[in-house]
Amino acid sequence: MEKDAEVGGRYKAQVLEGKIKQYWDRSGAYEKTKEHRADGKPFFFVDGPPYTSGAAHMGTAWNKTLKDGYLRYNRMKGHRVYDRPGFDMHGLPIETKVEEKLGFANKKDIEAFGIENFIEECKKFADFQREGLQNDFISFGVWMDWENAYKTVSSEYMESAWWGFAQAHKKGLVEKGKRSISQCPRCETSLAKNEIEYHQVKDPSIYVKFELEDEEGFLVIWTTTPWTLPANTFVAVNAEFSYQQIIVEKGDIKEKLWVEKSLVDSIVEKGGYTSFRVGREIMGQDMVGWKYKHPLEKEVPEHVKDGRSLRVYSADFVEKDRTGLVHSAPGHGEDDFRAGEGIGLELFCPVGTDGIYTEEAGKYAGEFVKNTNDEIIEDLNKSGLLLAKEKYTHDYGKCWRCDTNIIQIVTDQWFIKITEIKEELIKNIAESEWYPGWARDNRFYEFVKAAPDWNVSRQRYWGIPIPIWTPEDATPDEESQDMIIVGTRQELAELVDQKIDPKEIDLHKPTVDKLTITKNGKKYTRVPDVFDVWIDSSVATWGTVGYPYRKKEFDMVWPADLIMEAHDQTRGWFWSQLGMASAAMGESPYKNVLMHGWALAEDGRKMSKSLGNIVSPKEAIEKYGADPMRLFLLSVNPQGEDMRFSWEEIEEMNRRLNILWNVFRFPIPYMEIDEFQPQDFVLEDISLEIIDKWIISRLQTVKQIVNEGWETYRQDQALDAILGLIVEDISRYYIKIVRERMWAETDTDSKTAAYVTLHYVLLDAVILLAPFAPFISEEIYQNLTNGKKNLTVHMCDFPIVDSQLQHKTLEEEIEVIRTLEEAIAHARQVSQRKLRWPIQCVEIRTKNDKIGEIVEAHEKLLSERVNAQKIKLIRPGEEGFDVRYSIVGRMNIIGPSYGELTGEIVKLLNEIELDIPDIEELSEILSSKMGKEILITEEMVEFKEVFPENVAKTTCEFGVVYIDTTLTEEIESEGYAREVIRRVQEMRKESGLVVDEEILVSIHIPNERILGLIMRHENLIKQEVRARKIVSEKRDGMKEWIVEGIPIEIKI
RNA sequence: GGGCCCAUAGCUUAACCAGGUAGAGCGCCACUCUGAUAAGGUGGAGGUUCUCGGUUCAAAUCCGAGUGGGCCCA
Repeated sequence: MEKDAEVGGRYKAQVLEGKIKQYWDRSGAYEKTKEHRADGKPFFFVDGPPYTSGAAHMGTAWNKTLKDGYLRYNRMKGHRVYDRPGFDMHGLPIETKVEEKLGFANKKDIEAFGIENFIEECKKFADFQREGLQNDFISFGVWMDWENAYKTVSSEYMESAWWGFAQAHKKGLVEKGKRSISQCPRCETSLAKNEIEYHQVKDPSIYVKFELEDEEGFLVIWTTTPWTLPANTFVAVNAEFSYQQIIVEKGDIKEKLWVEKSLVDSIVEKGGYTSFRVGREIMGQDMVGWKYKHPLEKEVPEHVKDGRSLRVYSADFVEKDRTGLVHSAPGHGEDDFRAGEGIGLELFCPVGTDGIYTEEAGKYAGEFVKNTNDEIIEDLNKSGLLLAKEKYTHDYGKCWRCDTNIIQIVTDQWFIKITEIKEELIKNIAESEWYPGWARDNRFYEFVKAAPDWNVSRQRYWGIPIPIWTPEDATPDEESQDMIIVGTRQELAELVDQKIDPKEIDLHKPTVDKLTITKNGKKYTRVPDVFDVWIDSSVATWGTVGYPYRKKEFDMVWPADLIMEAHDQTRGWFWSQLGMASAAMGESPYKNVLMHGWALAEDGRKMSKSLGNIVSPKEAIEKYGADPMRLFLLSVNPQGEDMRFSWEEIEEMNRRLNILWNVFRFPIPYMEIDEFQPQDFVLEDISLEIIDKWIISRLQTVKQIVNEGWETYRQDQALDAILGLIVEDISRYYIKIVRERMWAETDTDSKTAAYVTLHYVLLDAVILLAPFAPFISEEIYQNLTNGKKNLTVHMCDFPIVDSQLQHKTLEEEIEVIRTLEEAIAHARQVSQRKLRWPIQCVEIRTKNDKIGEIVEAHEKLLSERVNAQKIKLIRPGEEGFDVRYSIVGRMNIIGPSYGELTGEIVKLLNEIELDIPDIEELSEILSSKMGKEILITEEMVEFKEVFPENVAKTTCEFGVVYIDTTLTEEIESEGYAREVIRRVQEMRKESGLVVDEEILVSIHIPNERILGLIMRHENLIKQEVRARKIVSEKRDGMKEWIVEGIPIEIKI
């Protein structure tokens, strides 16, 4: 690593980061840091695998940066940290992207292309995407085991999923069954709830009359899915509602309708009836069993017709909305399916998995369901059954990948029976701690409570094949009874008829579809489905340690110590893992969950292409660098709340790192001149000054806050404390104070103490900062240690509080001093006296004894800081500056009371000055002056403080501060001398002189008195500006300065 | 339609759990400092704490309703 001498110039994140990356690569810093902690207590972190279908966005960057921070921190805490990154590479999103690329429209194109070829394409695509993502993560400085990432497409990982599923099966939780599922008709597969997105859709909204058979009139139903009418099986009413028969008329039409009582008016209006009267009224429960005619009996002759169908039943989900009667098709909707199943009705679904009506749909066979709406409406109209037709805009689900509107149909699917282990799931929730807690106790709990059985089968290609073999030609029921579920590759090799090598086999469809099992003379073939892609990541806690193929690590570390993802994963990965692990091993797979939010754009909305408000991490790094971006990301509360991206904040972080950089660079020239070697000194042996002790104590306090921040998953608070230490305490205060000590030309204990202190504090500060800003921390660490300590800062033990060095009282005291300093600076500003010019006296008036003691204890520090010759403390009752009070009379109040005397009163008031603002005394004085009794009330006057000339006052929370800025010759002399010093320094700098280069100074001042005052401090000036000689003479090329109105010419 | 979360200065936020004068950083304006210097300092302006109602001597804080936003579920 480069030496101190080469640390120069400004902080340029990108340059520095490039250099550090090279250093890490060359030195094997990452690998060696892991080796360094090889014997540590394991910390089992599991990476939620990002999906490999796009580049890293700000949300991913936030997620990975958080992970990197916590991993680095835990490593510095001595843990052997598991940091295997993961990639989620199967699934429909990749399939649809590849389909797009190849120009495919549907499944038939894939079959024609060849499944094997298609899977190969998917694999290539996913791998390409993974590579890009990984490089992005590396660019943020994320230290994870990139060489050894887990990929859900590897056979070893796929085996972990098989094994989990097989465990669930052993507990009797796997079943094939009919369910109402959401189907994407384009992808021809069922979709999980979390694969559905909602958008606004305009659908027909129709009111249809169903003719009753044994009763007079029609039931009126409302639907937005006319295409489900062919499958109508029953009409649902609410048993508790009252329904009315109304007799309506319109032209020569006169008919009887049944609707819920409160909705009568609206139906009459919708139907355009000119008049109506109410006939019978009846409770919903009394309508149960009424028979009606199928509305499309002509068009769909094969409609459901067993004796129990086409009747009225009651259902809780019916609301007082529209008509109060609900068209129900158990072959489609989920509610309908459950209700139909409860009653024991026949399942009728004349729609195929591609959304096209089957032969059973009669007239509509061969048509796509959603395109048939209009035709069905027209047919109903012709039969006179259409009561009204409108348009209706509502939220409707679409496929998350191809945007096709989903349909609800009933199909055979494979399930994990989550509902059977509900109690255990609820119990397992409590085994993990969540940050924030409400996410677990409210949101997650409610979600798990309501979770249905998990449909794990997808009729697709790019996924983990479901490891179920069933007898050839078995019915669905038989399949559930007689299935072989394979849990490992070894087991597979033992069972199948073909000869395979379990170590080499690729478990994707092309291979396993060909494998058959023969048992008891029966031939079993694999069901053609693949797993829901959520199964893949659900097994990550054991998949990442290679279980069941490798057992040792799993036994040692499972379950995970920590996982962290965004809040959308509550129903995603947080849930899928809990569901799978509970089904497979009856336990929660993780102990701690940090749930962070989403990265929103600067305008507070979601980052999205259509809004054009996306900022990529790449842009941020190019503009400011990885460390500033990381600092911003880590400065946000990670618990549950969304982060709002901000360029301004990143810039601010960059500025603070620049201050750190300046702080670190500042003492280097002095240390070099003195050949200071930090390792030659031990802090304990140094005689520290108060301010040294103070900054060291501040460091301890910050360490405490930082440790607590990480431990409570509030690293943002930890970062605040570190940056505060660097910017407020070290840069703005400590360095200002010790600067002079470092300028001293001779070696003094004081200088050494300052060097040692600054070195100690800076070193710990950058170690604290390392998990947040790994690059700059490394650079500074290497320079501070001269490469003589750890290979990398990330090998360091995390700093812990040394309570011997912590002095809370001292910190409080200095806080008081700093506040007083600010007040005095304010007073100087009011009286326009620059800091360079000493002030004669500062008086601090306080009622608080403690403040008085503090001022006394730190009088020297305070007087130096504010450049005062004397600090005087005024305790209660003590006399200070001669403050008097003048009086301003209020004419508008005095006038009405004293009439023509007013003018004289006010004139006299103006002349009076009092020692204390006492209204009674004022009245007395005035009365005697006026020669008659005058009573002055408080409203009549205003007291104004009158200070002696040159005294200014300010107040602060600890008391009142007065400063006396009267000039004396001594003060003028020093003031002018300092002005000269400052000008010479500026000229030195302008001419680019090295810090310790000696110069010759010529001064020309026409004003003899000023010159004389200045030359009283000749030695001080010589010393401060490193001048060998100062001569008073007029020379060519002098630069003229105007100081307090006096022209001063200088040449160096 | 339901559940959960959020709303404080132009921006980012603290104080909210445990009620007691709303505090900071950035930005803005004015002044200032100067061998860390594309830094630094001091001061100033800037708040109906989303709205309404309740509890209380006292509400940013507790309770209820509403509005807007986010996530999730229908």
